[in-house]
Parts: sequence; structure tokens; C-alpha cells
Amino acid sequence: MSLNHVILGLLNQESMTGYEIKKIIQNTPFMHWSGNNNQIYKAFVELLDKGFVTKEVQHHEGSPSKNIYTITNSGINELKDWLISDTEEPAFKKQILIKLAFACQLKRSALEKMLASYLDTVKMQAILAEKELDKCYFAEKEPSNKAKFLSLIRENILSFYSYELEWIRKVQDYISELPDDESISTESKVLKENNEVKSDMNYKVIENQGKKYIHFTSKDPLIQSEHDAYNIITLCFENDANAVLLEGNSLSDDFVNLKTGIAGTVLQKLGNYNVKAAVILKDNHNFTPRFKEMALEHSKGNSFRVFTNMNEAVSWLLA
Amino acid sequence: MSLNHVILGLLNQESMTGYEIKKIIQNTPFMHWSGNNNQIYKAFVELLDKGFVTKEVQHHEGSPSKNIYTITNSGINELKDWLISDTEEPAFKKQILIKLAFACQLKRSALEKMLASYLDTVKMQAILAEKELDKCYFAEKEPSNKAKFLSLIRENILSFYSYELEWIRKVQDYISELPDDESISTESKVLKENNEVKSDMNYKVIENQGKKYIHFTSKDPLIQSEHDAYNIITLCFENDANAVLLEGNSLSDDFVNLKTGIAGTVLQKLGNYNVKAAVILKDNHNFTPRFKEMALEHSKGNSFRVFTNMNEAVSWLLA
DNA sequence: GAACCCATGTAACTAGTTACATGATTCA
DNA sequence: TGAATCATGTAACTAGTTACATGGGTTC
Repeated sequence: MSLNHVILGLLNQESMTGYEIKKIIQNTPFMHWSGNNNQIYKAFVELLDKGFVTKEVQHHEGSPSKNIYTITNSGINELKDWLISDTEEPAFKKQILIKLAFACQLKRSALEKMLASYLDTVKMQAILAEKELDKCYFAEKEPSNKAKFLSLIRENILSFYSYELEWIRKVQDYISELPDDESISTESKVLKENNEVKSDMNYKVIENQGKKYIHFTSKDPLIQSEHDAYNIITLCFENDANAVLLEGNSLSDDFVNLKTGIAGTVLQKLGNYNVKAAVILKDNHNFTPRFKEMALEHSKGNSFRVFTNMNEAVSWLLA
Repeated sequence: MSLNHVILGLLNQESMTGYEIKKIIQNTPFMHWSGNNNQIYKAFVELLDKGFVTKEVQHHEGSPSKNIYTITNSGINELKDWLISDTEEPAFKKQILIKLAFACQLKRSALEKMLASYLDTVKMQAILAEKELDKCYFAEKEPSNKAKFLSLIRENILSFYSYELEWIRKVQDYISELPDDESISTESKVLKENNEVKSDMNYKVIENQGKKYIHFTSKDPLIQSEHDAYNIITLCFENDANAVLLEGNSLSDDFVNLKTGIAGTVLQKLGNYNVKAAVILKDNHNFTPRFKEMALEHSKGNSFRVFTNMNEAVSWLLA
């Protein structure tokens, strides 16, 4: 487990608390640990035990005393030994490849759905990774050796995703040439259209009190499928916003109809990516009681809420 | 954990024993499990419990009764549900990126060594993956949908490695332009030369009784560094051989001198990649007693042995 | 007062690995 | 005789995750 050495590497740059280390690991996309407490605090026990770090307890008048860890000379040696030791082989985990190996079982339409949704996920992952890299601990403003190394790392990671995207499109091309299965052939065409970035998504990016939100003004039904959730999230990421304002009539009938399950999935996706959504309901709108129930249910959380008043909605979004 | 679903996927193609499943998982490079018994036999307990598979015990007169597992209808449904469910995001683990982030700590020569050895490892991994893909369970001879899917999978995997190799060379180029550190500047030049494929490695591929071995005939000292081990292993892979015959004078002084540690590392590398090595010692050769001791030590294993007689060496290699 | 960040820590769990035990068969 | 492959299984372990507990400070 190289986590211990990563901690030494970070401490070698400056002394830190466990919490800071944890945050760095969580926000660095090439460190493949979740950065959970258990592992990190356990690691410190071991590092102290072996004499690679020392701990200085800083009591504050309040009370949550900080433990500031500092690397020792023997820790620095250990770090250097690790750095020059054999490097682990690169490895990947791609469930999609396993699924594809079994994919002859599936109908063409199912395959198309699978690929389309995978494409969405990877796109978003790529955007997220890029953002994280830009603001991660190792990012440097001024050009230097360190900055150059980070840019090499960045190139490696972004290529991983961009190759995956390219490959997905290749697979999609192949699948689209397969003979139709028994399902209605138009279904797949709809999917293909959906797959293109919606150019008719009317929206405005609004900045208010230093915070941004995206106001969707389209008169056409906006959220028709899971894919639209990805479109919205991607737009948010691209515009550095994490909140959206939807008008009641933007929601498609399928969305409002709970049986399709779209509402649930979409709200979950938005929540996953930490995007707040406010819906403005004009009084004349009458949704089904079950939808209203669900809206109320979600209102308990902090990521989706229904409003009748625009100002309320905006101030909640910016909160 | 999708291992259970992978097992269902395999059983959906044909009924099998646990051992067969295990072998398939171990030999399929895009299945990222080690394929250890514990996990697989535990998985069957769960699959039986949930009614996704049935077990037929085949008693043989001898005794090691086989358990042949067959997928049930409910298992097929479970498999299909999994196939159309959201696909996990692709993920990678690259220790090299973490090390590089801390790399400003290192001297240029150390960085060069690190990259050169990583390049070797990845090269070999790529060759191995390609071989495994060719002979894996999913490989089909005749063109078909299944074959096309496998070729898409293959493309994805091989690109992963070939991009990594390309990237390593880019990093090496950058590092080579860094100012020299205090270490002797010629050292790095030696490394660069080593890095090129040795064109003066004289060898013959000899096939005997359907088995192949590679006979190194070079009069120049052959094994000077760890890197040469990789060269030898790569040659073996490329020629589908897993045994090499070395002449005593092929071994460099550094190799024979145990203090450098090269002999140990090289023999370990050869063993790791399952390459048998026989050394022919002419009587007039006098190695240090310590080398002879180590040779004897290794002779207990089945991957390295010293001979004085050519015929003995060859018959051991082919055994 | 609710929710969220800082900061430390633990308990319980899942996933995955190595190594061992057994026994028969086959091949040199 | 010894080693390799087939075949099943278990024990002990490492790595890593989620979820919880505590408690202060800040912000709406």
C-alpha cells in the first residue's frame, strides 16, 4: 500500500494535519483512494510507530486540538527509497469491457442505451478530472519543474478519458450498423438524436452575489430522459455553476409522470454531481398528486425544491 | 461486486466447473480479479443461495468429483438486468503519476532510472496482454459479432498500453533536457543507450521437440543491468519461447560480482515472467565462490540452473 | 435552529489476496 | 520420485469503504 508513502511525500513538502492530507487525497484525481478517515488516521499510527513522522498537538482555546505531523529524516529516507523502487504497473478497471464481452446477449437497442449512458458518464468524469487537476494541491501558477510535471500528469489523465470517449464513439458506429432487432426501429433513432448536444436548450447563465446559476428558458419540454440530466450537469460544469432554475413547463410529460422513473433518476443524478435544482411552478400548472408528493419528499433534502415565487427560488439557489 | 455477474455471464455461454471459471478469469486481461479460489467458491455459495445457478455433482470413479454449475432462468434475468444497468466509470491506478508528482525531490539520474524501468515494465505488460487476448476464452477464429466485439475490446486495452508508452517517452524527453545534477553526467548517457533495443544481442531461436528456447551466442558481456533481463524476456515473448540458454562468458563482470545485486534482480525478473534460464560454464571459467553458492541456491528452484554440459542444459530447458 | 465546514477518531463491513490442505492424474 | 495440472475448498490476512460519534465554529 503506497498510501503511507503518499502521506510522507505530502509531509515532505510541508507539515500538515491529518485533515489536510485527507482533503488533498480526496481532491487529487490520480490518487485512487477515497481518502477516508479510517485509512488515514491508521496510517499515522503506523508512521509514528516507525518513526517516520512526529506529531505536534496544537491546543486551541476552543477545543478541537489539531495534530500537526512533520516528517523526520528517517521518513525522508523512506520516501526516497520508495520513489526509486520499482514502480507498480499501470492498471485499469473497465466494467464496460466485461459487459461488451457478454453483449451478444443484448438487443441492439439495449446496447445503444448502454453505450450512450456510458458516454455521458465518461464525458462528465473527464470534465470533473480536469477541474480537479486545475485546483489540486499540486497545481502551480508559475512555470517551473513542478508545474511541468503536473502538466505531464494532466496530459496522461486527460488522454485516458479522451481515448475512452473516442473508443465509445467507434463502438457506437459499429453497433449502429448491426441489423435491427425486433424492437421498433425508430427507438434507436431517437437515442441517436438525443446523443447529440442539444442545441435548442435555451439557457442563461446568471451571476448573482458571486454565485452562478443557469436559468433554462426553453418553452419545449426540456427533460425527457436521463441523458438530459447529463446535459444539464455538463452545462453547469462548463459554466462553473452548481445550480439550475427550471420552469414548470420545461418538464416533459414523461418526467412528470412518475411511472417512467425519469424524475427520480434525474434528480438522483443532479444530486450525485452536487447540482441544486429549483423548479418554478406557475399556479395554473397542475401536476399529479404523486408528483407533488415526491417534490415534497425531495424538499427535505437540499438539492431539489419546488417554488411558486421566482425570488424565493433564486435566493434558495444562491444560499 | 460484479464478479458474480461475470460468473453468470460465463455460465450463460455454457455450463462449467468453478475451476474452469477461475482459469478464464485469470487469463482474461480485462477481468481485473486475480481469480483466487476463495472469491470464486464463495460466489457460488451466494449464487446457489439466490437460485441463479444450479449445481450438478459429477462423481468420477477416482474421486475429485466435479461440480458443474448451470445458470437458471432467474440467473439469466439477473444477468440481463446487470448488463442494462448503469456501467461503472472507467478507472485507472498509476503509481507512476503519484511518484512523478513528488519527483522534484529526485536527482535527474534517479528520474531517468525510474522512467526507464517503468518503460520496460509497461512494454512487457503490453506484450503479455496481447498474448492473453489472443488465446483468451472470448477469442473467436471466425469473423462474427462476438469476434468484432472482442476486437473492439482488444483495441481499447492495447491503446491503454501504447498510449502509456508514448507518454513515458515524452516524459523521458522532458527529463533529458533538465539540467544535470551533481552525479556524473555520463551515467545518464549509458542509460539512454541501454534503453534502445540491443541490436548486437546475438541469439538463435531453437525449436526442439515442439518446444523453443533461445540460445544467446554473443561474445560480449550480455547481462549488464536489470534492463537486459527485460530485453531477454521480451525476446522470449516475441518468439513464444520460455527458456534461454546463456554461455558463461555472456555474463558481465557486474553480473558475476554479487555486490552489485544485478544477478539476484535479473534472476528474479526472469522467474517472475516464467522464463527458465540455463547457464553453461566452461571448465576454465572461475566464478567467485559466492556466485557459485548463489547458483547452487537457485538450482533448488526450477527456473535457473548452471551446467557444464550443453546436452544436459538443453534437456533440462525442454523438460 | 439547521446545515455545513473543520478536525479527530472508531466500528462494522466489503472486497480481494496469499497461502495452505487435500487428493487424483499425468508426464518425465 | 517429483513436479505440474485438475479440482475443491478453508484460514488468515490486507486494503479499502461506509457510516457513525463527537464537538467546536460559521453562516443563513
